[in-house]
Amino acid sequence: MPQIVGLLGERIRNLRKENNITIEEIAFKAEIDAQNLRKYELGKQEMKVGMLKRIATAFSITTSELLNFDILKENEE
Amino acid sequence: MPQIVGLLGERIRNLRKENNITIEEIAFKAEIDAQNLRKYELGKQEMKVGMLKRIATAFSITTSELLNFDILKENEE
DNA sequence: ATATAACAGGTTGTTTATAACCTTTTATTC
DNA sequence: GAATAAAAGGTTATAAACAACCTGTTATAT
Repeated sequence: MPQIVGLLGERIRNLRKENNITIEEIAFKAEIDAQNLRKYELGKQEMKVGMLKRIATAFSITTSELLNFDILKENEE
Repeated sequence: MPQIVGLLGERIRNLRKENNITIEEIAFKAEIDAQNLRKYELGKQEMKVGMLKRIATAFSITTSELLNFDILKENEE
């Protein structure tokens, strides 16, 4: 599982906690399955970009902002 | 196919043209299949976020920058 | 201590991404 | 016009995303 999957999961969970909402609630807003959203947060399932967009929209942010944790690494392995 | 797939495809193609490289070349750098990259550019296949990261890295940018075309829409249908 | 809410772990059928193959078409170079 | 490069269109076996189901665990409220 690519590293970015876990980092994105943490980002989504942090956003959710900051907004004081449950997995069920944000999954409903994003019109996605709550069980899958849980797996995304835990880094246990990789999502497609369509899902990325829906989750970002549910948080009222862009996909770019949702991925703002991403950085360029020197000397990529 | 979600709208963002087509927009992302255009973004990738524009980046590639700006850098004056072929589909084969950037696919090699990203360590992905050239045929699949072509489909992404044409908006004919939806990619996972792991692929997004690899493509962004191949262009020496972050995934956030790769998705900077994304905007928040008012009154989402 | 009990009940409920929220979260976590696991599974399954269907659809689709991925790696990889091939042929055809278009663009570029000479 | 011919040869080559680049792009486009199509296909397939395998793995995994997705929707959805279920049971178990932890946190919270009373």
